Amino acid sequence: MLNEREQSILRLVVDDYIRSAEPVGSRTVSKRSTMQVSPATIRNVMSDLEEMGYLEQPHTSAGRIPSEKGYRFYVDHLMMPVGITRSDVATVREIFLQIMDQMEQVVQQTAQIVSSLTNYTSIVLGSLTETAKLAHVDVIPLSETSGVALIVTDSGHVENRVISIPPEISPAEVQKFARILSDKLKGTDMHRLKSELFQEVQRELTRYMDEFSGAMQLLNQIVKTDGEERVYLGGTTKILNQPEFQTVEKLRPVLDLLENHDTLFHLLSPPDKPGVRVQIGHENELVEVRDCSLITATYAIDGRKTWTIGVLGPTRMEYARVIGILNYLNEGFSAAVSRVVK
Amino acid sequence: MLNEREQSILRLVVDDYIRSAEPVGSRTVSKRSTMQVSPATIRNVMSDLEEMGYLEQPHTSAGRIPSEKGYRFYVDHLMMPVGITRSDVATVREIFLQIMDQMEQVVQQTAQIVSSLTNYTSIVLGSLTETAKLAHVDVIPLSETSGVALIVTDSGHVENRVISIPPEISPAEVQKFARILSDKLKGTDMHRLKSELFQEVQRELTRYMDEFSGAMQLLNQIVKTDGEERVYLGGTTKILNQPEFQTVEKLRPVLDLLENHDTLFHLLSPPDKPGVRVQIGHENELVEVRDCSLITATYAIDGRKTWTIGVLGPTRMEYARVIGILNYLNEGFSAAVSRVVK
DNA sequence: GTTAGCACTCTTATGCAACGAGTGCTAATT
DNA sequence: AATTAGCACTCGTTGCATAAGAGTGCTAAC
Repeated sequence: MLNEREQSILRLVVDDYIRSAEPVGSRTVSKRSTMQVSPATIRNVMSDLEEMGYLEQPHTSAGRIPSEKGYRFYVDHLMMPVGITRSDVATVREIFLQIMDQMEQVVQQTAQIVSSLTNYTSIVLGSLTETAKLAHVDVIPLSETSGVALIVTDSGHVENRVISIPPEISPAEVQKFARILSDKLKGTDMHRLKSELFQEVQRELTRYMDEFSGAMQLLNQIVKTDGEERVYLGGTTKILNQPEFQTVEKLRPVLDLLENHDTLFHLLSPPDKPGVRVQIGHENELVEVRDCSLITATYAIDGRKTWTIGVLGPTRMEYARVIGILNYLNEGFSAAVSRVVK
Repeated sequence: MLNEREQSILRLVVDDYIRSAEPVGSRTVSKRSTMQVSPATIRNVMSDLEEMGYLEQPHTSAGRIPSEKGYRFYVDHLMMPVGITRSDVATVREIFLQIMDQMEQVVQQTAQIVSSLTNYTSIVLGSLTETAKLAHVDVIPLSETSGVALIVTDSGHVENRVISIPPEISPAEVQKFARILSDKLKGTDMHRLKSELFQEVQRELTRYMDEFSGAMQLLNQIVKTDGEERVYLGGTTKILNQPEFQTVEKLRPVLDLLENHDTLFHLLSPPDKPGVRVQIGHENELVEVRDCSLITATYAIDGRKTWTIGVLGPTRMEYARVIGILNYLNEGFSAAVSRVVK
């Protein structure tokens, strides 16, 4: 374990490097430190810290930079989540106070807010139908052979898709079918719906309308509406501000990743328990983000839905500040979401 | 006007520069040309072309590169839209042949296809409700004070939003109200709906249910669902492959632009008449894309909806190839869309 | 245990020369 | 009159050596 002075110096190095993105030398630390110690002493300590793996040297005569282990120690023991500033509060208030009358808008807006507060790229993932219940099923006929199938959940989420109607079924019958389905299934958990729907509904189906051979196919189409989870991005180009991403080779993997929503989804999804999680460099399995750190906060709202907000930046990231913001945001976010949901 | 040889040489320069991204020298042109002329002759002609503004010199002793005027002449007179290859056709077929059962998927997929065929960033804009007609209005109650308002157009597009229901109105009454609205307004043009709805519906409203003071407010909320136009992107990171965008300063304006969907929408929207339009460098008013060219193709489908596909690349763009692809795509795209709509 | 001093290392910046690609001009050729 | 060969000239690029600067590691002194 690190002693007092070692911790203090490690903290100074990490802070300074986060600010400047330049290797930190012993003289700088000596000047910044409140303890009155000479650069030479600092050098000895820094040498120890390097030996223990908390610091690294880009080359023999440069200053030190934090290793991933160093960042990890900093995040776990040294930093204090920074409270957000008065103006940050104002920004959040302002945006959340607008009536956001649609779930999607809340999520999208949140991505923007987080990105503009942190100056990093943000990724917001809403598990839209995780534990939502079915509220309504309907089919709106458009022509003799097509219609729009609608599934509304009790959280206000709507899924729709154009379906083709088998020629042996009339649009009116389809609507009747939808109505029965709606009454029967109202209140069912969405994920239960997906898993158990087939046996159950098939039985009902044959009871009410055994003449519809093509109906199962239709039903199948409706349920394929699988409450896809969506990923929202904010501030994609913030990464361009970071000195470590000034070359295209560094940039490409990150930008490619941001374009691939499936991978992003996978990246953000795991955490079961709510709270803030910090992944530094290689702690994340994705090679694309080996030079990045990812801070994710997962919020449970109403104890039912979970939301995950991710902030992606260089390993040299303002951990304290970002975590402070994510902590604060929890409140405003929950309020906005439950206002919409309720 | 340029004579035969000048045109031929201009074409060679543009072709070669598009391929190599390097200034083209007289010797190169001489070798590539079918005419048997010496580099010196070529130099004279290139010098003339430069004087006329079709070519430029980055510095005194480099080869020539096309000016925007040069690209313009090339696009207007010299190039032949390149037919797409057998494998391109296969790609398009394969993707369009999958059942794309939702409008949005068609558009999104198209963006991907265009980008992967052209190797440039693509922007697809669907004027979703341009001339669509209202097919159905509904309100699904979620609780005593909230519900989901749905508007379905005859093209199968669905708009939804969570609305709050005034306390003096019961959910059942809201549904009744929605049903009346739906019957009354079915078949109305969406844009007419927006502009004329208020006078007309207000009259109906008071006739059927003058007790609802808060109903207008509700209606207002529903109609605010304004069939927003969406922009879809494909291959955002393709721009990273271009040698002229290897520095962050060059990259930033373009990536920023791609993130700003409103501006993108504005960028693509103008053309009234269908067909392919080429904007080279400063021909576009947006400073962000002063180093880019934009090729847009606008398709009218069923004579009702219009779609715009844009391809964004460096001014040194494979105009002939991209235009060829966009021409071909028109067919597959129209077919896929009308299959969904019908 | 701490500090001062100094040699050493490594990176970055700078200047300079050599090189090469390509032009422009002139004179010769067709 | 148009074309071409030849040649001097320009300008950017590359390679290399040198200088400067930042920072370390080590030793000896405090």
